[in-house]
Amino acid sequence: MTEAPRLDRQVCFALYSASRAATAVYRPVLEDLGLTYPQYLVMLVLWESEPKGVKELGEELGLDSGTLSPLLKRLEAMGLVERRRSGEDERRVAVHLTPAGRSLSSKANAIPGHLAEAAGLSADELEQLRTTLERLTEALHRAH
Amino acid sequence: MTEAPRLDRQVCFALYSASRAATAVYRPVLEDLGLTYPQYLVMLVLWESEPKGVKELGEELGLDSGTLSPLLKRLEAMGLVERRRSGEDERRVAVHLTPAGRSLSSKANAIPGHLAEAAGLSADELEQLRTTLERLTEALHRAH
DNA sequence: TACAATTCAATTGTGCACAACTTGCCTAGT
DNA sequence: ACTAGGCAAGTTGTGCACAATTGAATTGTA
Repeated sequence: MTEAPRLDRQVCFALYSASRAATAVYRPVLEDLGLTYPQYLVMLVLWESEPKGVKELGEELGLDSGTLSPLLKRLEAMGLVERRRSGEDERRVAVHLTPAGRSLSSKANAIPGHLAEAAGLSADELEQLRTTLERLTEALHRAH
Repeated sequence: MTEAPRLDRQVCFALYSASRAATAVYRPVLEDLGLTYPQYLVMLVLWESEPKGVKELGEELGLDSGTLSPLLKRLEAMGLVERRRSGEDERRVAVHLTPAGRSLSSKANAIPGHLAEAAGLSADELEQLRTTLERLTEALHRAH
């Protein structure tokens, strides 16, 4: 007879807990910017390069239009982005930063430091954790 | 002038992605049992020891009554658990397994193997990842 | 050139997370 | 015994995730 799997042995639960704990650390910091964590992710992508289509954003973040459409609508309501139907291809929506959205980036620079500080791991360990997680995510996507 | 942080450097995003990828691998397997991942977590805890109060469940999983109350109501509607108001302390609700809930455990035994198989990491690497994540979660909770 | 298949974004519906609040119950201090 | 404080579970409201569907625009192809 096989034993029921134990909660405290599960990598998946460890991931789930760590992910929620990490966004919980980010939450009060992001609150100062008026952003949720997924909204912050979208802004990060746009600060690197814009405009971007909804689909491209989704590919970079692993989110679909069902998540992004309302999220972008909220960012637009906050005045951080603008959505314009593309001229060449009327199906596409280009997401642009507004000046307010662009200037928010400077206030966001200090954010990643907070996690590093709270993590209780060395920079090396964090770096190794990150690459292990990326390999894992890759493999899981292939399996899925 | 400081650079905006890059998405691909963020441990937090790596956690967020890996966690979603892992539950995505679990999803079709759990669907055979009719459970979502958080529901499965609650069942895991109960299979180890029951009955449990809502608060105890919440402490083990890091969830509050706002999440658990409706989740437990759904598990009860499926006939997997029963909620009984405690006699000694009328504030408490004891969550019991039904026979159906208990017998589901045997069907769930094979589940953790799926992740290990899809992970693309060795057993050692998975084990090390798990302990690193647990340390991280601990530290983040202290910071929060 | 028609028109079937595909693509993109949005919408609908379900189920978490989590903050803030409510309600009923218990307990400690007077 | 009375009551202030605290506690447990539930409720409300917002915002993700994600599956499934819709509708409009484009592309490929006979």
